[in-house]
Amino acid sequence: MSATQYARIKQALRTRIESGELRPGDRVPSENQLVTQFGVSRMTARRALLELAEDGLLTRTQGLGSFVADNRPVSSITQIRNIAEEIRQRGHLHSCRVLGLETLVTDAALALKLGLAEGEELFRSELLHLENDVPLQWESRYVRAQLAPGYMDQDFTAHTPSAFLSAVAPLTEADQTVEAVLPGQAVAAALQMPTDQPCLKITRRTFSHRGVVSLAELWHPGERYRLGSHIDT
Amino acid sequence: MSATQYARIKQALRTRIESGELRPGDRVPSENQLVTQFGVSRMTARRALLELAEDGLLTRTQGLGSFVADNRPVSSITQIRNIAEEIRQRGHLHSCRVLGLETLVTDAALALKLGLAEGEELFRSELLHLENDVPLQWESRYVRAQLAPGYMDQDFTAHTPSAFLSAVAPLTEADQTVEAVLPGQAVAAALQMPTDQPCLKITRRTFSHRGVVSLAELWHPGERYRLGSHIDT
DNA sequence: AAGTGGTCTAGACCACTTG
DNA sequence: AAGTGGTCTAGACCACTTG
Repeated sequence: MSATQYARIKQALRTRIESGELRPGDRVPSENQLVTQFGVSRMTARRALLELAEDGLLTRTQGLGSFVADNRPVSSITQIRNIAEEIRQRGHLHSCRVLGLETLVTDAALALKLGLAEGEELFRSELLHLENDVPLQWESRYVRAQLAPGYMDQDFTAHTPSAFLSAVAPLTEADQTVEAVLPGQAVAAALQMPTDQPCLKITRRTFSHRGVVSLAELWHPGERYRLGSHIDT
Repeated sequence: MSATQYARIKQALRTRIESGELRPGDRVPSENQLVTQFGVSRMTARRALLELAEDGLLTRTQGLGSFVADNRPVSSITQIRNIAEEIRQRGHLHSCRVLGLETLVTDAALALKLGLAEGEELFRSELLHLENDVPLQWESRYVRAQLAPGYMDQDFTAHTPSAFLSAVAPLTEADQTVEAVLPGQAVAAALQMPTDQPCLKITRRTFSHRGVVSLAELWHPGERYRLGSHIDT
């Protein structure tokens, strides 16, 4: 349940779009129809449609209506690669196991890491990404509930969290750190690697125009993963 | 003249920000103050502030007010940092020990790694960079003699190889990979770290307009070094 | 207690597209 | 002429921050 009316309406429309019930080019309910359907004022219905348009899910034309936007090109940022796409580009099979899903509230430590206030609602997902059935990435992600309603209802074996997040809260900025560390027992077990072999760990914080969206820890077996980049001045 | 009220307000605030009258961190008029100043309703004043926040010019906090945002840093991962500058920027002492210097000729393996023909003359330097006398980076570098004559005569305790190379063969391109690995005996000893602790290893190939200039391996104790980057779309 | 931004209402007039 | 989105008003209650 969303805390606000406009978020409720946005989520309802988003679900209909993502399920395929509403396809690109289809007209979505008008502001006045949403007023009736959801029992809100027009300004509230309007806000839902405006924000979906901002996120790139709708296009709106005065006198005509609001329409589901064409599937956007996936490359919003080339620097941050989606692990699933990366694996598929190598011609390999990507699969994903969901190890955990929970809802929690920021304590002091988490608030500091994320740059948020204490007591804000978060989702947390813990996933394992495999390349040809060999573990490649252990992903632990905190997501700001407010900016990504519906996160907990996603099927992450079909679409990565990144893909969902870039749809609901398009990336405007990110910062990340890369470290070499030893894995803990749990991470080593998940990645099927010894605890005395190094991991490449990426800690990445992503932002949309509405602020921090998520904080992800991505652990990779040092043996099986390298980070490449090309620089053009 | 703007056609709409909210655009008029936005333009007025933007002018004050861009002129420097309002500086990063300064509070801008509240919604209610704008209502009085511009003779509009609060929803209209609000829209002006919201859109400026979306554009990244303002940050807004409930209970506090709206403030001119900090100038966005334009740093990107496309930046190759000089280890000496990086250390000095932290306000620490950089020092460097020359562990080895030699001249050699590419064999088959080296030719492949560098993307050169066999039998080309190379310089090789092996250095240790310290931060406040604690080892931070072990640097092994192959340099194409043809493009960097005089390399062997440099005093690397005064200027890093990067600094010299960027002067004689300006960087046009680079590719690099980042890995988590265990150090060998020699590297661990140089870095004063145990052999069972991970290293962050960067392998970087640099190009000038005349082709490959150098290939560097940069080893860092995982404990003491992290790689940060900021991405702006 | 006073001020801030966040959400929401129930209206209004308008420009625009279509049938 | 009927419906759409675009702009705007004058209120309301709320959560949050500070003095």
